[in-house]
Amino acid sequence: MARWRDEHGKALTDYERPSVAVDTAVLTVDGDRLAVLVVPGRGTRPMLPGTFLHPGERLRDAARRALAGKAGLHDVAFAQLEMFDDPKRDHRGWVLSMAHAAAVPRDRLPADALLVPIFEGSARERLEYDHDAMVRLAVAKLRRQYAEHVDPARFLGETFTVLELRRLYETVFGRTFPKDTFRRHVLDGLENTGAMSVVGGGRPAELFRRSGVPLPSAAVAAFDHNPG
Amino acid sequence: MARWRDEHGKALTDYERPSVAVDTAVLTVDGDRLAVLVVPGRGTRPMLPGTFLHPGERLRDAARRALAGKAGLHDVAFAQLEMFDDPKRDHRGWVLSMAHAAAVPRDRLPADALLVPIFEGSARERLEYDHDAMVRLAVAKLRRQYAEHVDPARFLGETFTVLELRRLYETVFGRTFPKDTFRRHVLDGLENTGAMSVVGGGRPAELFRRSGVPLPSAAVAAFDHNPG
DNA sequence: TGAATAGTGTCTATTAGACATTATAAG
DNA sequence: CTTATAATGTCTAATAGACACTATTCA
Repeated sequence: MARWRDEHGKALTDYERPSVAVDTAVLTVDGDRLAVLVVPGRGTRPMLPGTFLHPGERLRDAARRALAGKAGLHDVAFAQLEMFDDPKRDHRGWVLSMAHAAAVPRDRLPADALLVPIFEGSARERLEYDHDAMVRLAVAKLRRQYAEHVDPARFLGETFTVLELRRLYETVFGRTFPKDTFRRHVLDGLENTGAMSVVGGGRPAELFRRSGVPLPSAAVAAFDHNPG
Repeated sequence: MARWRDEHGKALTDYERPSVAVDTAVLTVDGDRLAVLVVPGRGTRPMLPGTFLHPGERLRDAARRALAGKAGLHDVAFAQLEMFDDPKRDHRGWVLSMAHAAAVPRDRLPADALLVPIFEGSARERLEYDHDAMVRLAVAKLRRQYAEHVDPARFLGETFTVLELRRLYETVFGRTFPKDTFRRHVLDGLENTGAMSVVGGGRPAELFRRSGVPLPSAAVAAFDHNPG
């Protein structure tokens, strides 16, 4: 049983340790709205899926476990957001929670998943605990990622048209983008497949795939900055 | 004594909980070099100041306590970086560590503080544990902050010339900036005091203070992007 | 043919970066 | 005067954003 003294000579006994939890804001694009996956809370407010860290487990594995159990989700990539450490944040006791972000295409979520829409960077509905703040951080992180790379969360399939990509970006950033400027901004991050989209009513659009090349810093600034 | 079950019915007993620590990368500008504050390690490698989280304590308060004790430092602002959670990262047992970043002017550090210079975003010397990675994150965070605001850590005094500010930015970013372009980039974040610097050998420079206005996104891109 | 959508060319205002010029000090 | 540094003006190439035009499909 581990027991030692820290550099001040204070004995660190086991019963003084906090519980460590993880909570995950899973963002998705539902139609033309950004939304966050929630689970029913104990009261009226929904909450983010989460769990306690098991002995020897890594945080991302705990987050993975929580999503597998509560949402039937597998192979999700996580990003750490922030450790929420208010000693009074959980009525059950001293629980630190590491907030995580993930982004998953709608069709990989269960059809009956509970989704709360995002409006102006926040969940439209009040969530349990400090989960509202977690959602805000997750949205900000998603936007930063989308400003730097083309659809890194793969909300779209392997190939897509510039129009589909622009609609996606308008959903993620909650604003519109001019079509010609947008095209020039993202073109560096795209690779033309040669194939054409089969649509009706107009000239067929070129199908692109992600090239993996980061978007130029000018594009990053244009996306991340507010409409104007 | 706290004890409850998580959502899977698994009993969470205290002895299954990790110890939680904080480590802080305190960055400073020492002459014309960026450097990180370290303390002697148990072996040959130095390490970042850190401590274990005390019961009911907040992470930033633990970080504050560690710096007050080990470096006589007070009133330091912290930013969370990342939770390091490899179960094997600490030979003493299961210790999660929340890495923090801080930036403190050299003259607020003890004269005999141990400083390891930063070179190309990393400590020039190998540090204990995973503290090298923490330093890299801290440097990246500092640069992001400096790209967005004028000297937010106040390495310079209340007033300064554009030349002093440029020298500071060259130190923080480890690259040079053209003097006229730099001036135009930062001018939005400055307020002219009307006073002049008293120097010898040339036209006196105007003294500015921070205006608090964020730098334009074009400037952010110019700073954050690599030399070119 | 017209309607609809995709892709590109052009124009203008802005601006980064390079360079030159003027301004103000000391010796 | 010369020398040194600060501040600003000018020029050029790049480009964001607006707008228009051309291209390719379907009805």
